[in-house]
Amino acid sequence: MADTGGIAQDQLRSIVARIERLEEEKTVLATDIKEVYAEAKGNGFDIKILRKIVRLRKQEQAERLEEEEITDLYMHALGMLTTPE
Amino acid sequence: MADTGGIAQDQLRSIVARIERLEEEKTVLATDIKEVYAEAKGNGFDIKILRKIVRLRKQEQAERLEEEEITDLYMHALGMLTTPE
Amino acid sequence: MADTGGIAQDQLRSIVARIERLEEEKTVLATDIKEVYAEAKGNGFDIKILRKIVRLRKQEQAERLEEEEITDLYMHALGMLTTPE
Amino acid sequence: MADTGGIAQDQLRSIVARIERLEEEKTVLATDIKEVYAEAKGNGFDIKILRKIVRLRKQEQAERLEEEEITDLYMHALGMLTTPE
DNA sequence: ACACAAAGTTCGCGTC
DNA sequence: GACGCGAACTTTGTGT
Repeated sequence: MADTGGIAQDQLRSIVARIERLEEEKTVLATDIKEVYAEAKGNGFDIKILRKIVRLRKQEQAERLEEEEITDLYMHALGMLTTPE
Repeated sequence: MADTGGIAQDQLRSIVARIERLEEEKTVLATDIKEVYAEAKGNGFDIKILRKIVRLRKQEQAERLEEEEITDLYMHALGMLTTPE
Repeated sequence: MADTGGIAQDQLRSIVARIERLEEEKTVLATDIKEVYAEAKGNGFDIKILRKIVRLRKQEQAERLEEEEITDLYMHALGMLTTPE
Repeated sequence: MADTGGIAQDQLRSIVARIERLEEEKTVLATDIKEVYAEAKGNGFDIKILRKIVRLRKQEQAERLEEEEITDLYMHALGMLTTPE
Protein backbone atom coordinates (compact mmCIF):
# COMPACT_ATOMS: atom_id res chain seq x y z
CA MET A 1 0.00 0.00 0.00
CA ALA A 2 2.98 2.25 0.49
CA ASP A 3 3.91 1.39 -3.07
CA THR A 4 1.98 4.32 -4.40
CA GLY A 5 3.40 4.04 -7.87
CA GLY A 6 2.42 0.46 -8.51
CA ILE A 7 -0.17 -2.10 -7.66
CA ALA A 8 -1.98 -0.02 -5.06
CA GLN A 9 -3.24 2.41 -7.67
CA ASP A 10 -4.65 -0.37 -9.78
CA GLN A 11 -6.31 -1.78 -6.72
CA LEU A 12 -7.72 1.62 -5.85
CA ARG A 13 -9.09 2.09 -9.33
CA SER A 14 -10.69 -1.33 -9.19
CA ILE A 15 -12.27 -0.68 -5.80
CA VAL A 16 -13.70 2.66 -6.84
CA ALA A 17 -14.99 1.22 -10.08
CA ARG A 18 -16.75 -1.64 -8.32
CA ILE A 19 -18.37 0.68 -5.82
CA GLU A 20 -19.53 3.07 -8.49
CA ARG A 21 -20.95 0.24 -10.50
CA LEU A 22 -22.91 -1.09 -7.55
CA GLU A 23 -24.16 2.35 -6.57
CA GLU A 24 -25.35 2.94 -10.09
CA GLU A 25 -27.37 -0.27 -9.99
CA LYS A 26 -28.75 0.77 -6.66
CA THR A 27 -29.88 4.06 -8.12
CA VAL A 28 -31.61 2.24 -10.95
CA LEU A 29 -33.54 0.13 -8.48
CA ALA A 30 -34.58 3.20 -6.52
CA THR A 31 -35.93 4.62 -9.75
CA ASP A 32 -37.77 1.41 -10.52
CA ILE A 33 -39.41 1.46 -7.11
CA LYS A 34 -40.58 5.02 -7.65
CA GLU A 35 -42.04 3.99 -10.97
CA VAL A 36 -44.00 1.18 -9.39
CA TYR A 37 -45.50 3.64 -6.91
CA ALA A 38 -46.28 6.08 -9.70
CA GLU A 39 -47.96 3.39 -11.76
CA ALA A 40 -49.97 2.25 -8.74
CA LYS A 41 -51.09 5.80 -8.18
CA GLY A 42 -52.25 5.86 -11.78
CA ASN A 43 -54.42 2.85 -10.96
CA GLY A 44 -56.08 4.65 -8.10
CA PHE A 45 -53.98 3.52 -5.15
CA ASP A 46 -52.90 5.91 -2.44
CA ILE A 47 -49.10 6.07 -2.34
CA LYS A 48 -49.06 7.09 1.28
CA ILE A 49 -50.99 4.00 2.29
CA LEU A 50 -48.91 1.79 0.04
CA ARG A 51 -45.74 3.05 1.66
CA LYS A 52 -47.18 2.42 5.07
CA ILE A 53 -48.16 -1.12 4.17
CA VAL A 54 -44.68 -1.84 2.90
CA ARG A 55 -43.12 -0.31 5.99
CA LEU A 56 -45.38 -2.24 8.32
CA ARG A 57 -44.60 -5.53 6.63
CA LYS A 58 -40.90 -4.81 6.89
CA GLN A 59 -41.24 -4.03 10.58
CA GLU A 60 -43.15 -7.21 11.22
CA GLN A 61 -40.45 -9.23 9.56
CA ALA A 62 -37.76 -7.39 11.49
CA GLU A 63 -39.62 -8.08 14.71
CA ARG A 64 -39.74 -11.77 13.91
CA LEU A 65 -36.02 -11.89 13.22
CA GLU A 66 -35.32 -9.93 16.36
CA GLU A 67 -37.28 -12.37 18.47
CA GLU A 68 -35.40 -15.31 17.02
CA GLU A 69 -32.19 -13.53 17.84
CA ILE A 70 -33.12 -12.87 21.41
CA THR A 71 -34.20 -16.47 21.81
CA ASP A 72 -30.80 -17.60 20.60
CA LEU A 73 -29.18 -15.15 22.92
CA TYR A 74 -31.07 -16.51 25.91
CA MET A 75 -30.32 -20.08 24.98
CA HIS A 76 -26.67 -19.25 24.88
CA ALA A 77 -26.90 -17.41 28.15
CA LEU A 78 -28.48 -20.48 29.69
CA GLY A 79 -25.71 -22.68 28.34
CA MET A 80 -28.07 -24.58 26.09
CA LEU A 81 -25.88 -23.97 23.11
CA THR A 82 -22.13 -23.79 22.92
CA THR A 83 -21.31 -21.51 20.03
CA PRO A 84 -23.26 -19.82 17.29
CA GLU A 85 -22.26 -21.37 14.02
CA MET B 1 -60.21 0.30 -6.37
CA ALA B 2 -63.48 0.45 -4.48
CA ASP B 3 -64.03 -3.14 -5.56
CA THR B 4 -62.37 -4.42 -2.42
CA GLY B 5 -63.46 -7.98 -2.96
CA GLY B 6 -62.00 -8.42 -6.39
CA ILE B 7 -59.32 -7.31 -8.76
CA ALA B 8 -58.05 -4.46 -6.62
CA GLN B 9 -56.73 -6.86 -4.02
CA ASP B 10 -54.81 -8.83 -6.59
CA GLN B 11 -53.39 -5.62 -7.92
CA LEU B 12 -52.43 -4.53 -4.43
CA ARG B 13 -50.70 -7.81 -3.77
CA SER B 14 -48.81 -7.51 -7.03
CA ILE B 15 -47.70 -3.96 -6.31
CA VAL B 16 -46.49 -4.78 -2.83
CA ALA B 17 -44.69 -7.87 -4.10
CA ARG B 18 -42.92 -5.92 -6.83
CA ILE B 19 -41.82 -3.22 -4.43
CA GLU B 20 -40.58 -5.73 -1.88
CA ARG B 21 -38.67 -7.59 -4.55
CA LEU B 22 -36.94 -4.43 -5.72
CA GLU B 23 -36.17 -3.29 -2.21
CA GLU B 24 -34.66 -6.65 -1.44
CA GLU B 25 -32.36 -6.32 -4.44
CA LYS B 26 -31.46 -2.85 -3.29
CA THR B 27 -30.55 -4.19 0.12
CA VAL B 28 -28.36 -6.84 -1.50
CA LEU B 29 -26.49 -4.14 -3.40
CA ALA B 30 -26.02 -2.11 -0.24
CA THR B 31 -24.53 -5.19 1.38
CA ASP B 32 -22.26 -5.76 -1.58
CA ILE B 33 -20.99 -2.21 -1.35
CA LYS B 34 -20.22 -2.63 2.32
CA GLU B 35 -18.32 -5.79 1.50
CA VAL B 36 -16.21 -4.02 -1.08
CA TYR B 37 -15.29 -1.42 1.50
CA ALA B 38 -14.51 -4.12 4.05
CA GLU B 39 -12.35 -6.00 1.58
CA ALA B 40 -10.54 -2.79 0.70
CA LYS B 41 -9.92 -2.17 4.36
CA GLY B 42 -8.41 -5.62 4.57
CA ASN B 43 -6.02 -4.58 1.81
CA GLY B 44 -4.87 -1.59 3.80
CA PHE B 45 -7.13 1.11 2.41
CA ASP B 46 -8.78 3.66 4.63
CA ILE B 47 -12.56 3.39 4.29
CA LYS B 48 -13.16 6.98 5.25
CA ILE B 49 -10.88 8.21 2.50
CA LEU B 50 -12.38 5.82 -0.02
CA ARG B 51 -15.82 7.18 0.77
CA LYS B 52 -14.54 10.68 0.27
CA ILE B 53 -13.08 9.79 -3.12
CA VAL B 54 -16.33 8.24 -4.27
CA ARG B 55 -18.30 11.23 -3.04
CA LEU B 56 -16.00 13.69 -4.79
CA ARG B 57 -16.17 11.83 -8.07
CA LYS B 58 -19.95 11.83 -7.89
CA GLN B 59 -19.93 15.58 -7.31
CA GLU B 60 -17.58 16.14 -10.19
CA GLN B 61 -19.76 14.10 -12.47
CA ALA B 62 -22.84 16.02 -11.38
CA GLU B 63 -21.03 19.26 -12.12
CA ARG B 64 -20.00 18.05 -15.53
CA LEU B 65 -23.58 17.11 -16.36
CA GLU B 66 -24.72 20.47 -15.10
CA GLU B 67 -22.28 22.24 -17.37
CA GLU B 68 -23.37 20.24 -20.37
CA GLU B 69 -26.95 21.12 -19.61
CA ILE B 70 -26.18 24.79 -19.39
CA THR B 71 -24.17 24.65 -22.56
CA ASP B 72 -27.07 23.01 -24.36
CA LEU B 73 -29.38 25.62 -22.98
CA TYR B 74 -27.25 28.44 -24.29
CA MET B 75 -26.82 26.82 -27.64
CA HIS B 76 -30.57 26.44 -27.95
CA ALA B 77 -31.07 30.02 -26.90
CA LEU B 78 -28.68 31.05 -29.61
CA GLY B 79 -30.47 28.93 -32.17
CA MET B 80 -27.40 26.79 -32.67
CA LEU B 81 -29.27 23.57 -32.03
CA THR B 82 -32.75 22.41 -32.85
CA THR B 83 -34.88 21.04 -30.02
CA PRO B 84 -33.76 17.59 -28.81
CA GLU B 85 -36.22 14.85 -29.57
CA MET C 1 -30.88 38.73 10.27
CA ALA C 2 -28.94 40.93 7.88
CA ASP C 3 -28.32 43.25 10.80
CA THR C 4 -25.10 41.50 11.70
CA GLY C 5 -24.02 44.12 14.16
CA GLY C 6 -27.07 44.03 16.32
CA ILE C 7 -29.90 41.85 17.45
CA ALA C 8 -29.05 38.85 15.28
CA GLN C 9 -25.86 38.21 17.19
CA ASP C 10 -27.66 38.20 20.48
CA GLN C 11 -30.18 35.81 19.04
CA LEU C 12 -27.41 33.59 17.75
CA ARG C 13 -25.69 33.53 21.12
CA SER C 14 -28.95 32.65 22.80
CA ILE C 15 -29.69 29.84 20.36
CA VAL C 16 -26.25 28.31 20.71
CA ALA C 17 -26.38 28.59 24.48
CA ARG C 18 -29.75 26.87 24.66
CA ILE C 19 -28.61 24.04 22.42
CA GLU C 20 -25.42 23.53 24.35
CA ARG C 21 -27.30 23.48 27.60
CA LEU C 22 -29.70 20.82 26.33
CA GLU C 23 -26.94 18.73 24.81
CA GLU C 24 -25.07 18.80 28.07
CA GLU C 25 -28.10 17.44 29.87
CA LYS C 26 -28.46 14.81 27.19
CA THR C 27 -24.89 13.74 27.67
CA VAL C 28 -25.48 13.40 31.39
CA LEU C 29 -28.41 11.10 30.76
CA ALA C 30 -26.37 9.02 28.33
CA THR C 31 -23.76 8.62 31.02
CA ASP C 32 -26.39 7.61 33.54
CA ILE C 33 -27.70 4.96 31.18
CA LYS C 34 -24.23 3.55 30.68
CA GLU C 35 -23.81 3.40 34.42
CA VAL C 36 -27.00 1.43 34.84
CA TYR C 37 -25.77 -1.09 32.29
CA ALA C 38 -22.38 -1.27 33.99
CA GLU C 39 -23.96 -1.79 37.38
CA ALA C 40 -26.23 -4.48 35.95
CA LYS C 41 -23.22 -6.22 34.48
CA GLY C 42 -21.65 -6.15 37.93
CA ASN C 43 -24.72 -8.00 39.17
CA GLY C 44 -24.26 -10.76 36.62
CA PHE C 45 -26.50 -9.54 33.83
CA ASP C 46 -25.43 -9.69 30.20
CA ILE C 47 -25.33 -6.21 28.70
CA LYS C 48 -25.98 -7.47 25.22
CA ILE C 49 -29.16 -9.19 26.28
CA LEU C 50 -30.30 -6.22 28.31
CA ARG C 51 -29.87 -3.95 25.32
CA LYS C 52 -31.83 -6.34 23.18
CA ILE C 53 -34.67 -6.49 25.66
CA VAL C 54 -34.88 -2.72 25.80
CA ARG C 55 -34.76 -2.47 22.02
CA LEU C 56 -37.41 -5.11 21.57
CA ARG C 57 -39.76 -3.40 23.98
CA LYS C 58 -39.31 -0.14 22.15
CA GLN C 59 -40.04 -1.82 18.82
CA GLU C 60 -43.16 -3.43 20.17
CA GLN C 61 -44.45 -0.10 21.32
CA ALA C 62 -43.59 1.48 17.96
CA GLU C 63 -45.38 -1.34 16.19
CA ARG C 64 -48.49 -0.72 18.23
CA LEU C 65 -48.47 2.97 17.40
CA GLU C 66 -47.85 2.21 13.76
CA GLU C 67 -50.83 -0.10 13.58
CA GLU C 68 -53.08 2.55 15.05
CA GLU C 69 -51.79 4.96 12.46
CA ILE C 70 -52.48 2.66 9.57
CA THR C 71 -55.93 1.97 10.90
CA ASP C 72 -56.63 5.69 10.93
CA LEU C 73 -55.25 5.96 7.44
CA TYR C 74 -57.54 3.25 6.15
CA MET C 75 -60.54 4.76 7.86
CA HIS C 76 -59.81 8.02 6.14
CA ALA C 77 -59.30 6.26 2.85
CA LEU C 78 -62.70 4.65 3.26
CA GLY C 79 -64.28 8.00 3.96
CA MET C 80 -65.14 7.11 7.53
CA LEU C 81 -63.46 10.20 8.83
CA THR C 82 -63.25 13.62 7.32
CA THR C 83 -59.94 15.12 8.44
CA PRO C 84 -57.24 14.18 10.90
CA GLU C 85 -57.30 16.72 13.69
CA MET D 1 -28.75 -14.47 38.58
CA ALA D 2 -29.28 -18.17 38.20
CA ASP D 3 -32.17 -17.78 40.62
CA THR D 4 -34.54 -17.14 37.77
CA GLY D 5 -37.62 -17.55 39.88
CA GLY D 6 -36.75 -14.99 42.46
CA ILE D 7 -34.82 -11.83 43.06
CA ALA D 8 -33.13 -11.72 39.67
CA GLN D 9 -36.42 -11.01 37.94
CA ASP D 10 -37.16 -8.11 40.20
CA GLN D 11 -33.69 -6.79 39.57
CA LEU D 12 -34.18 -7.18 35.83
CA ARG D 13 -37.46 -5.33 35.92
CA SER D 14 -35.87 -2.55 37.92
CA ILE D 15 -32.93 -2.24 35.53
CA VAL D 16 -35.14 -2.12 32.45
CA ALA D 17 -37.44 0.40 34.08
CA ARG D 18 -34.56 2.68 35.02
CA ILE D 19 -33.10 2.55 31.53
CA GLU D 20 -36.43 3.23 29.90
CA ARG D 21 -37.04 6.15 32.19
CA LEU D 22 -33.67 7.69 31.35
CA GLU D 23 -34.07 7.08 27.65
CA GLU D 24 -37.43 8.73 27.69
CA GLU D 25 -35.92 11.83 29.26
CA LYS D 26 -33.16 11.73 26.69
CA THR D 27 -35.73 11.60 23.91
CA VAL D 28 -37.47 14.63 25.37
CA LEU D 29 -34.22 16.56 25.31
CA ALA D 30 -33.54 15.52 21.73
CA THR D 31 -36.96 16.82 20.81
CA ASP D 32 -36.29 20.09 22.61
CA ILE D 33 -33.06 20.52 20.70
CA LYS D 34 -34.80 19.95 17.40
CA GLU D 35 -37.36 22.54 18.37
CA VAL D 36 -34.69 25.10 19.11
CA TYR D 37 -33.23 24.52 15.65
CA ALA D 38 -36.66 24.74 14.07
CA GLU D 39 -37.40 27.98 15.88
CA ALA D 40 -34.03 29.37 14.83
CA LYS D 41 -34.80 28.48 11.24
CA GLY D 42 -38.05 30.36 11.58
CA ASN D 43 -35.99 33.39 12.57
CA GLY D 44 -33.93 33.14 9.42
CA PHE D 45 -30.95 31.16 10.66
CA ASP D 46 -29.46 28.34 8.60
CA ILE D 47 -29.70 25.09 10.54
CA LYS D 48 -26.76 23.56 8.76
CA ILE D 49 -24.52 26.42 9.77
CA LEU D 50 -25.83 26.41 13.32
CA ARG D 51 -24.97 22.73 13.59
CA LYS D 52 -21.50 23.46 12.35
CA ILE D 53 -21.00 26.20 14.93
CA VAL D 54 -22.12 23.94 17.74
CA ARG D 55 -19.87 21.14 16.51
CA LEU D 56 -16.85 23.43 16.25
CA ARG D 57 -17.36 24.82 19.73
CA LYS D 58 -17.57 21.29 21.10
CA GLN D 59 -14.31 20.39 19.36
CA GLU D 60 -12.62 23.46 20.69
CA GLN D 61 -13.73 22.67 24.19
CA ALA D 62 -12.52 19.09 23.85
CA GLU D 63 -9.15 20.38 22.67
CA ARG D 64 -8.88 22.73 25.60
CA LEU D 65 -9.60 19.92 28.04
CA GLU D 66 -7.06 17.74 26.28
CA GLU D 67 -4.39 20.40 26.66
CA GLU D 68 -5.14 20.81 30.32
CA GLU D 69 -4.83 17.10 30.79
CA ILE D 70 -1.50 16.94 29.04
CA THR D 71 -0.25 19.86 31.03
CA ASP D 72 -1.22 18.14 34.25
CA LEU D 73 0.50 14.99 33.06
CA TYR D 74 3.73 16.81 32.40
CA MET D 75 3.61 18.65 35.66
CA HIS D 76 3.18 15.37 37.47
CA ALA D 77 6.00 13.80 35.52
CA LEU D 78 8.19 16.70 36.57
CA GLY D 79 7.16 16.33 40.16
CA MET D 80 5.61 19.76 40.14
CA LEU D 81 2.33 18.47 41.45
CA THR D 82 1.39 15.77 43.89
CA THR D 83 -1.17 13.19 42.80
CA PRO D 84 -4.60 14.70 42.19
CA GLU D 85 -7.48 14.25 44.65
C1' DA E 1 -42.42 18.24 8.56
C1' DC E 2 -41.87 13.50 8.51
C1' DA E 3 -39.71 9.36 7.56
C1' DC E 4 -35.95 6.84 5.31
C1' DA E 5 -31.23 5.97 4.14
C1' DA E 6 -26.32 6.77 4.77
C1' DA E 7 -22.31 8.13 7.43
C1' DG E 8 -19.85 8.75 11.37
C1' DT E 9 -18.99 7.84 16.12
C1' DT E 10 -18.98 5.09 20.19
C1' DC E 11 -19.09 1.03 22.86
C1' DG E 12 -18.31 -3.63 24.34
C1' DC E 13 -15.67 -7.63 23.70
C1' DG E 14 -11.76 -10.77 22.43
C1' DT E 15 -6.89 -10.92 21.95
C1' DC E 16 -2.22 -10.15 22.88
C1' DG F 1 -4.67 -3.55 30.34
C1' DA F 2 -4.26 -1.72 25.78
C1' DC F 3 -5.52 -2.40 21.09
C1' DG F 4 -8.20 -3.64 17.29
C1' DC F 5 -12.39 -5.56 15.54
C1' DG F 6 -17.19 -5.84 14.98
C1' DA F 7 -21.57 -4.26 16.18
C1' DA F 8 -24.76 -0.72 17.94
C1' DC F 9 -26.32 3.86 18.45
C1' DT F 10 -26.44 8.53 17.02
C1' DT F 11 -26.50 11.93 13.87
C1' DT F 12 -26.69 14.00 9.34
C1' DG F 13 -28.52 14.42 4.76
C1' DT F 14 -32.26 13.45 1.36
C1' DG F 15 -36.78 12.63 -0.64
C1' DT F 16 -41.68 12.51 -0.17
